[in-house]
Amino acid sequence: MPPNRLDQRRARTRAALLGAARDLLVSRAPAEVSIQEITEAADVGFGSFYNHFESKQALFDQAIAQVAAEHQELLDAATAGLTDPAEVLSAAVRLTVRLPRTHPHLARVIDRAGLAYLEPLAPVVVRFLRHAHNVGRLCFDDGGVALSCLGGATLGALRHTLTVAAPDADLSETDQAARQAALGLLRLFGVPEIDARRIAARPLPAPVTD
Amino acid sequence: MPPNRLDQRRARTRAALLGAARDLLVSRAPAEVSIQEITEAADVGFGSFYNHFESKQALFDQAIAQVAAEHQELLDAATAGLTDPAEVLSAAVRLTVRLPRTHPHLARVIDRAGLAYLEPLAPVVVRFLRHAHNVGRLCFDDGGVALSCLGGATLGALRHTLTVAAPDADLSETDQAARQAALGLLRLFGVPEIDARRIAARPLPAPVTD
DNA sequence: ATTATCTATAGATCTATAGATAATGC
DNA sequence: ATTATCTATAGATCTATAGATAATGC
Repeated sequence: MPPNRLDQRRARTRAALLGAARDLLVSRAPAEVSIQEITEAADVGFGSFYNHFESKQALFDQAIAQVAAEHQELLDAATAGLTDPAEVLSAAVRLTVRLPRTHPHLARVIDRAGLAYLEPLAPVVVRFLRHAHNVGRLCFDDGGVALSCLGGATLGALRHTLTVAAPDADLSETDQAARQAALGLLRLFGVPEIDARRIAARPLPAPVTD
Repeated sequence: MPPNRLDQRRARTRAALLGAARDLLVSRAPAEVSIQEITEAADVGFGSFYNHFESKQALFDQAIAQVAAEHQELLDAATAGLTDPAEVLSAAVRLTVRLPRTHPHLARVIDRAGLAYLEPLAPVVVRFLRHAHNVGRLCFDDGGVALSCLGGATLGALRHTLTVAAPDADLSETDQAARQAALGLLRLFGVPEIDARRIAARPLPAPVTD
């Protein structure tokens, strides 16, 4: 049976709560936000919260998973045309480290999620890494360690561009940092220096802004 | 004037609060711990808290800074005899990624602090990186980006060993992960493959346990 | 006399639920 | 009739402070 009006209303309320959670995560930590504040931001009755989420933690977890899914889609769309796994890796890292300039809201939520942010992305990234390893393009021993180093370094670099790069600074400063991170990570995975330099310097498809 | 009994008493109370904060951080997030719980764990009157710290946040910040200082000392002691910056980097990364096995409490607090943990360490690490760059051993462009990638990857790997490595697993599993992280980061900084492999495989001085 | 600690509590939260209201299904 | 939302509130926190108590300084 197709979704009727009740289902739609339910979905709207749920989406409003998730949207409010995402908006609040841009500037505040979950612990600093009360459920009442969330429902007010969502323009939803206080009691409705418990119709959709068991706890504040559950809401924020799902909001972050939603952000991870969007981030994933963004990377997939931008790397769809690439065949060389090293190119894919470089583009994904650069696009992510540039997020503070291209998608500042996404970037702030991701930064707030911290290393836990890697969990929802793990399955897809590990699959990619295994593939790249199998075709002999990326070199590493354990996939879990590889994911943790790649993800940790990328989130570290993202935090750097978020913190250091002044909001009115030239985009090229952020761009430069993104290229450096990509170059380093290509090296980390054993991509030969010449390839790594060439790949990390490639022009990026201009991504859509927030 | 030397510290009199009042000063000593003050210091004891302060140390008890910081110690309790560290103990609690091992298993809980700051937001989940009340000030009352902290003072009870420290065996200190509730009101005393405000004689020493302005807020719960301030206490936890200082507790984490204390942990960072201990971590720093541990690394300094273990790398004191090394002259090659690449060796120092490798040893520091390996010792840190092994912390879940050698100093589980430190490891859990560091993991909970997340990427913000890099802040207290930044000055010393950046100075080290600049030196290594000046003598031509490590290769990178911007020191801030280098620190963020190095620190992020190391914290990511630490989280990996903390999460994945079963507490009763062989130490060698954690050790293996630590070597992989060090090897990757040596490569990231442009250390030639042969050197990197040799250095990352070096025996480590057995560190003291908690 | 001075300083730090401790006890007790006021006031301000915040969460979770109960019950009423509004919207939709059939 | 059913389902989701909304309003109102009970009960359980939690923080910050005021004032009393204990320890030390001089």
